[in-house]
Amino acid sequence: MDLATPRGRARSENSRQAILAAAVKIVGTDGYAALSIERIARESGTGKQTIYRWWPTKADVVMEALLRKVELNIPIPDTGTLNGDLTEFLTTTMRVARMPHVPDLLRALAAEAQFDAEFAERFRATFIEHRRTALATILARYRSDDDGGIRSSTLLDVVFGVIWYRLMIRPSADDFDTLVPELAALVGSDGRP
Amino acid sequence: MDLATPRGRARSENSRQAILAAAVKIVGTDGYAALSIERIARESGTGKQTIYRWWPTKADVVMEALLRKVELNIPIPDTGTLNGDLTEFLTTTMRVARMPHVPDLLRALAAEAQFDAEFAERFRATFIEHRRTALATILARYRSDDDGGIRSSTLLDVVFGVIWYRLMIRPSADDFDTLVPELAALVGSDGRP
Amino acid sequence: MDLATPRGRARSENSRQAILAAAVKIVGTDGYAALSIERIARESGTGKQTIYRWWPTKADVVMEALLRKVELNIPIPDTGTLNGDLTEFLTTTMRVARMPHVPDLLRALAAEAQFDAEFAERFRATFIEHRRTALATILARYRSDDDGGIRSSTLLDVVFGVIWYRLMIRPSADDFDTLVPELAALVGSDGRP
Amino acid sequence: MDLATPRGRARSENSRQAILAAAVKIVGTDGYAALSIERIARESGTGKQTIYRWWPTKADVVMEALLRKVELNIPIPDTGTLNGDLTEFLTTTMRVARMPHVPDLLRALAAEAQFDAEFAERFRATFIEHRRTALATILARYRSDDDGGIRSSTLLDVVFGVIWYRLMIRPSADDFDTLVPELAALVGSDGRP
DNA sequence: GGGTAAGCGAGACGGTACGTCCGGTCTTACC
DNA sequence: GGTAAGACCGGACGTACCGTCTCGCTTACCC
Repeated sequence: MDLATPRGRARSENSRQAILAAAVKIVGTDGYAALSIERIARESGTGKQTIYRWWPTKADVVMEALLRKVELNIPIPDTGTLNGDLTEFLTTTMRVARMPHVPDLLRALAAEAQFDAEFAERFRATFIEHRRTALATILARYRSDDDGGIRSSTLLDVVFGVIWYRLMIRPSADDFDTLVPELAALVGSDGRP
Repeated sequence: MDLATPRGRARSENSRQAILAAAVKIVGTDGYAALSIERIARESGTGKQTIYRWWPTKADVVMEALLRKVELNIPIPDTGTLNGDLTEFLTTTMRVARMPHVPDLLRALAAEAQFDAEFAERFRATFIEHRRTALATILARYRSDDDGGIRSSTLLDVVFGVIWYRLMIRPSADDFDTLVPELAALVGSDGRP
Repeated sequence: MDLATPRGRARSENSRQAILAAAVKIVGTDGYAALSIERIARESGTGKQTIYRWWPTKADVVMEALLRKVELNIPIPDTGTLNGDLTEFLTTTMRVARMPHVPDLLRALAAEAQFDAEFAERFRATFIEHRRTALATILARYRSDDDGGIRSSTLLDVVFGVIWYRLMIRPSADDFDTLVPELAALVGSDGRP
Repeated sequence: MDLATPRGRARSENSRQAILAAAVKIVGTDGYAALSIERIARESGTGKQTIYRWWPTKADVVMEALLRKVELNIPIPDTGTLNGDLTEFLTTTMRVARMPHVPDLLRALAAEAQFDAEFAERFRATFIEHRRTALATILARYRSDDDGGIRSSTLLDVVFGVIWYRLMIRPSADDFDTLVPELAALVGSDGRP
């Protein structure tokens, strides 16, 4: 079964790139608050309509730009121990989350999601659930769902909660790296003897 | 020692109330995204200048409105056990955080803080550090700073991280209440036998 | 030789007409002092930006509206005598200047020109010099430049001065029509035997 | 019969002077368009209410300031000839009208009068009719009311019309001084042999 | 290779909100 | 009761963007 062949002029890959590049540049230079569709069009040399044709909101433009920078299909580690898997998972996560521009883009997208429920859904489906599922898989290998009275889903919230908290609520001087063994210890030995 | 006598007409308490009420009403009805200084002025029957005179941004208006609803000066519990103190602290926190409108207002303020660094500072100083200090006081009673390899500051981030995560990133069907004993267990017995 | 092809959506003739009509209506109803760009936009059903895009000030809107009412390209009379030409010129001038709304619009524009030097220049170039040149042409046919010690340019100032004076400074009960033979006599026989 | 002694604090002559001085300074520096009651109050160190208490509009403030500069009670010349009287009257008029700041203030007041009918009445009564009556007195000595088919009132309009025209409509490079003999000739020998 | 359908840059459109200025009024404490 | 100070409601300013629309052009597939 083949889909209908598209008719008319094909989408311009040039414009797509230019739009994503302009969005990243604007956010990097002046911050997400300075981002507007109008300015993306201006600085990318495209028309506003072209942007509206392919992305519903400026946040979606930024999200696509971010997706080009980070690779979501990270293999799930399997070292044989919970602590080992956790450490590897968290190390990888931290490395990605601290790439240039990435923390700012993540913060902006999460903030935008507070104002736009439809974007929030796309944001969650694209970013949040993906990594969450990976960590859930790891946990399921070593613990039952409410080992020690703590559900695995709560542990997932703990892990990602700390990370997002330090991104959005309380940018901390504390080194992100020391967080890895701490979280591994906390989650890897949750109140058990 | 006397302060300078105020000169000119006094600030109108009527207008203040009307502005805060209108802001809450708009956010409650149409969401924070629909909030604008212009609309607050229109619906409160005041002039824009009156708003700008007393609040630097619309987020500050909302923050003051929120402060009227929630009482930040909650006494720090002292039950004699870490688990008891934690349970009481968390129960109180959850109760406040789940009052009508409060979660939405908190989400909006935290989001706005991502776009406006100066507001972020005020938001943190007013909301975040206050409760954080209370919980830090509790923890300091029962544990040294890096008991079991986990710093107290990390535990604080864990506790508040989970809460903010469930507010902003992944509004969860999971009952907030079951979270209290889980967090108490996790933090109250951090990897110790 | 071809001019640059216009790009983008064409200017809306509908909006243009609506804006000019609204401006005339507001001035006619409530006077020029009640005119604002905001109100023109409101009453014409257009956006403010559309007005600002095409006219630098509200006075320019009014001037264009006035230009639609009055025809500036009036043929210069040539009856064979100075007195005849003057009479015809003045009669035509008076007729135009006394059309409905026209005196009020002229007064407002001349007043605005006192506050805005750039508009003053446009106003002069559009309205003042045009008729002045016509009358200068007539005078040049019959008199040398300082016949009887009075320069032609002074005579021009006399003729238009009286008219503007009666419009702006001293709205007079005196009939404008009796002014025509008087000015014709005064200018047509300036101190000569 | 005696008027009631005023009760309470007397009007502050200090404030009056400061207000008039500030108004002149603002108009002189930034032009009449930059004048506002608010700014007069600010720069004169007075309260807005004090200004509103004593002057109905900012134009009236300016008019009072102007009256302090120019002396309206100029004696009517009487040289024995029409031409002599005219020459002296016009010379005096021109001298006053060309004092520093005076032309600008006159233009601004005449312009404001176009927008505010009540001020227009005060402006006319104060400035216009005074000098006009003086010139009318002179003319009445030497000519009947419609000598040569030209009414004296028209001649008055001619004289003042030229002056205002050169002030407001067509600021002319032509020297004002050469205007005096020209007007004297024109008016002093109106079409008579 | 001509017809047709979409995408494209450009830019005008009706709107909404911004943050500021000023108008004219009211209120306060002082003199 | 006048005065300086200054807050109040209202309304306009000129600008920036929103999301839509309309141009004339380009590009690509189709017959």
